[in-house]
Amino acid sequence: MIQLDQLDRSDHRAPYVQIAAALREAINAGRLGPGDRLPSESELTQHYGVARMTVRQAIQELKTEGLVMSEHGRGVFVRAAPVVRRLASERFARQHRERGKAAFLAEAEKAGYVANVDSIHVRQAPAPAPPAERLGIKAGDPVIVRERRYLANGEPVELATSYIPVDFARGTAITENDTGPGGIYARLEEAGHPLERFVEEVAARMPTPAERRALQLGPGVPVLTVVRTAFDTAGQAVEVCDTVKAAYAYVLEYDFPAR
Amino acid sequence: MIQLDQLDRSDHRAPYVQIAAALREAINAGRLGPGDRLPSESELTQHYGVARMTVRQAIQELKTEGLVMSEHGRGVFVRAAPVVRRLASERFARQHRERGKAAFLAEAEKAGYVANVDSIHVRQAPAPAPPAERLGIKAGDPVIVRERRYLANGEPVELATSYIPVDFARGTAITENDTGPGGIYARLEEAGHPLERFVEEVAARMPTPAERRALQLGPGVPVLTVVRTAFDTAGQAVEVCDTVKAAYAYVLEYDFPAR
DNA sequence: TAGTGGTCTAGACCACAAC
DNA sequence: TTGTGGTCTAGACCACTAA
Repeated sequence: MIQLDQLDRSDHRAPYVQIAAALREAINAGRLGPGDRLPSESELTQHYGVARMTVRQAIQELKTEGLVMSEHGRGVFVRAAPVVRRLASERFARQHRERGKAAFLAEAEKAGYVANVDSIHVRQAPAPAPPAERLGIKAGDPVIVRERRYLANGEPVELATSYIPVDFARGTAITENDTGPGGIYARLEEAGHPLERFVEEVAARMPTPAERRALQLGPGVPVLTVVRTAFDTAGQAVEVCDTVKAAYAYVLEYDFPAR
Repeated sequence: MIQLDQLDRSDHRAPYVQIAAALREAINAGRLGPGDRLPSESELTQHYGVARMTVRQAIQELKTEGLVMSEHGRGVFVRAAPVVRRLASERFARQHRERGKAAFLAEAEKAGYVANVDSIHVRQAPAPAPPAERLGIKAGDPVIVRERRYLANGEPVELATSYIPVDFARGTAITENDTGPGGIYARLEEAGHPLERFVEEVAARMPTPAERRALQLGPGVPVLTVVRTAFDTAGQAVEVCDTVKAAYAYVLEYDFPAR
C-alpha cells in the first residue's frame, strides 16, 4: 500500500476530510497515477483506525470532485488522465471545408486521435423555443433537426443537435444522413449562404441522467455546453448547433483582438 | 409535510434511489419551489420507515445533482434559479479601459447588477509552471501574483489570479492593491505594452474544497475555468489570468469569423 | 432549549469481479 | 472462494440555528 500520513487528532478538520486530503495529495503528487487503484476500504479503515463509513465518506468527496471512480467488486480507481483536445477557433476555417473535412474530423486529425460519429438521426420537426429565438424564426416553425454523437478513440465525448430552417436545407444533402465532404457548412455555402461568423455561448452544468448514459459519465462529472450560431454574409442565422461535451475531454480555446 | 409516495418494496431500485426520485419529482413538479425547505431528515426517516443514513444518502444524491443545498442547523433547501450573466468578448474592449473601467465592472454595469471585489492579495512570488509556460518564462522566475474574488449582488461568483512578470510591473500600480482606473490592462498599456489580443482557454470541472468554500458552492456544483493570456503588439505575453467561476452564474459568449 | 444537519461507530447482508 | 464496493441499521455525540 502507498505511503499515507496518519490522522492528526489535534487537527480541527474532520477525519474524513483529512483522509480525503491525504488521498488527493497522493494523486496530485503522482504516487497514485491515472488508472491506479486506491487502497481498499478495509485497508484504509485499518490504516486510519476509523469506521468504514468514515472512509467511504472520504472517497465520496473524491468522487464528487471527479478525481476517482469506483467499480463495484473491483476497487476505486484514479480517473484516467483527460485526453485533452483543444478546439481552436480555426476549427471552422473555410479551408477545411474546401478540403472536404468537417470540423470535428479536421481537429481529430491534427490532434492525433481517432474520431467517429454515430447515432445520426435526421428529421424534420417544429423548432423548440431556444434555437428558434437564435435563428430569428418562430417557435414551432419547421426545421431540420440533426442529432449525432461524437466519439474519440471509441469513447463518447460529445452530443450534438443541429437546427437548420427547412428553407435553407431544401434540396441539399443536409436532409441526408451523410452530408458529404465538408459537412453541413459546406452545403449551406453551396446553397447560397456563405458563412461569415459564428457566435458560441459556453456554459457548464451537471448532466441529466440521459446525458450521463449517452456519454458514459460517472457521477460527479460535469458537462460543457456550447450553443453555436452560424451567420451568413447577409447577417442571417442559418444554423444553431447545441452541443453537450464531457468536460474532462475538452479545453476550448478562443482567440480575440483587444481592439 | 408535502405529499410523497411510500416506498415500493417490489421495486428493484434501492430505497435511497426511490426516496431521491420522489423528492426530485416533487421539485420538478413545483410542489417544492426554489428556496423551499425539504422535509427534515427525521420526518423522512419516519415517513419512509428507514434509517437516517438511508435518507441522508438520498439527499446526497440531490446535492450532487446541484438540485438542493443543506444549511447546518436550518435544513435542506431547493436551490434558487441561477442568475445568468453573459460575458461578451467585447468585455475587454480598449474603450472601457480608456473610460477607466475594468472588465468585470463594465460588464456589471451593462447587465445591471452590483459588482464588488474583495480579498485582494498582491505579492511577488516564483511563477508556477502553467502560467510560466504561457508567459514564455521559466518556472520559478519572479512574477507579481494578484489574487482577488469577485462578487455579484453580494454573492461570490469568481476567483481570479493574475500573473505578471516583474519586469512589466515594475514602477506601476500593478504592485498596489488598487491598480487605478482601467485596471491592470490600462497600466500595462501605459508601461509600453499596448495590448493586441487575448487567448482564452475554457474548461469545466468540479471545484476543490477550497474553491467550494470561497465561492460558497454546495457539493455537486461545477466550475468554469478560464485561463486568459494577454499579448501585446510585439506578440509578447504580458499577463496570464487564471479564473474559476461558479458555473451556474455564467454563460461565456464568443464571436469569431468564419474566415 | 428544541430541532436541524454533520460526523462517527460497529456491525450486517448483498452484488459483483477475479482467481 | 475471496475480496471488493453497495446498501442498510440503530444507535451516539456534536455544532449550528432559531425561538
